[in-house]
Amino acid sequence: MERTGDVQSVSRALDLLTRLGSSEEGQRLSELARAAGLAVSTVHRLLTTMQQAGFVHFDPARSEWHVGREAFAVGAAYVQRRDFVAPAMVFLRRLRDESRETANLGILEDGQLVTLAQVESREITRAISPPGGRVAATCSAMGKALLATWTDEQIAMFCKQNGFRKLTPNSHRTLASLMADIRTIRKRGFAIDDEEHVAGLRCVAAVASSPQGDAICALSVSGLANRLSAARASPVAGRVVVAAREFAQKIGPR
Amino acid sequence: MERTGDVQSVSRALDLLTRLGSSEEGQRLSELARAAGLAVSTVHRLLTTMQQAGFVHFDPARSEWHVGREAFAVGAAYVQRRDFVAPAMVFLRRLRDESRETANLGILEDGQLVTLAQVESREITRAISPPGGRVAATCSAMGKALLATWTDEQIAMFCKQNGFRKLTPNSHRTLASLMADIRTIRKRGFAIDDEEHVAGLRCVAAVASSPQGDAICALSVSGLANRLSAARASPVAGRVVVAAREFAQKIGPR
DNA sequence: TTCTTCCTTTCCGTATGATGGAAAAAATAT
DNA sequence: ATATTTTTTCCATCATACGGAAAGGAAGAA
Repeated sequence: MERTGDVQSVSRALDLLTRLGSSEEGQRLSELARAAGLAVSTVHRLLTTMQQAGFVHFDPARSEWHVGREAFAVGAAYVQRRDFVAPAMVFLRRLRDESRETANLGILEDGQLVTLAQVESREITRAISPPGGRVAATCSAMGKALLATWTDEQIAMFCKQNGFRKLTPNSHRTLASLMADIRTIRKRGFAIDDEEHVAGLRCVAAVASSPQGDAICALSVSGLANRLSAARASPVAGRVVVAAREFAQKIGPR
Repeated sequence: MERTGDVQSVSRALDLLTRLGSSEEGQRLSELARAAGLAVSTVHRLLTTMQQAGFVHFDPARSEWHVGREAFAVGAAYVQRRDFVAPAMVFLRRLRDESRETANLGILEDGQLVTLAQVESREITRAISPPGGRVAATCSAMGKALLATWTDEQIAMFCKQNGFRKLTPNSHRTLASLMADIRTIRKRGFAIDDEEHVAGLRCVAAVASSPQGDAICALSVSGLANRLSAARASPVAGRVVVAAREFAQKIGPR
């Protein structure tokens, strides 16, 4: 534990919640305690407290703990606040059907790209960045597309503060290389993540802007690089650009 | 505070999270403290702790606190665990379009009906029971439809334990009246909530069952009673029954 | 400007309440 | 039936969460 002004029990409880949320299966008490490095009695007390509040749920039959109803209800508020998510779904679905790949919607929050919604490919794939997931903006097609709407000074400032995450050999690692990419993005109207986030994964993205010109969010299509080849990327990008423009028109005049 | 074995700070933190989740707007620190009945310094410490974990987010420009990204990510896990939610959406949408009313999907959890997904009517209406919301099973069409798949003994036991919530004058208040309703539901294959949950609201529901015959979830259509009249309820119910059956077939053979 | 007022953030001494070990109870395996 | 593992309860200790108070900011009025 660091010497922060944090409330220990709350940090621990949220850590448990996150662990429950990131594993598909339910978790047993003792596993959880071992994984979190806490005493079983402590974990038990924290879990039952969260159970009272409905944030976790205990399945007595299997004696497993799950994420609870209230966590879902609270989390839903995060998306409901962004009233563009619901109307975007139809465009994401169309992109998925046109490309047979996974379609995503994301925004920048605190310099990271957060995936807000996703319509998964029907082919076999696990979601790399599930809803709620986040990535360094410079390693993401949606992130770069949104950054490209900023001024050069803002981008430079941002990079100075956040640096560059080198998630793969292809990730940008200098401001110069990023800015060259940004200029291309501005010129052609869409961004490409060419295995810059995860090796083997390619992604094309375009932003949807309000009539006033403010970027609202980004739409993207992502897929395995050998399926979403460099050759296929361009036509798919065209689809993404069109979808983003139509979506922007739909939500523009409200 | 009661004399439970609860962890005070965690209960308080989750209470704050819930408050943030249930108000559309962001909340200021001092409002939150006043509403929760806690000292500002305490609330501030709890919020910054949750901020570290990404569960709440602070907007410095407006100095307002919001539900954070991680809460969304964890909540999403709740739905992802129920892998029938995504494939149900297309059926909910169809029901909405056929009926021009709101379509819902729900399950029973701990004896309460939890709404997991919803496709809202395009007419002006606010959702009475939003996703994540819960209702006493005996006051809900989906709840009664799911209860009807239980044995009479199980239902009697359930009612003995949970009693009857009398939310409106029409709510069931005796086992006899509920069981009469249950028998009708089993016979005709769908349930009706005739202003038993909220006055002025009618709802028709049917269950979707696995090939093994286990009830998985319920689908429903809900609307204002004067629009979803008694006369209209029957044909709409037919649609719901068909949608539930087709949905069950779709998810059955995986 | 300078003086309000209101709100946020930090600090600190106190005693509350969270902690983990251990024992009891329950479930599961042998 | 016995052994083993896991869950739940209890309790004495002291770490830590608490709230009052003061400092630090922001926004407006005079």
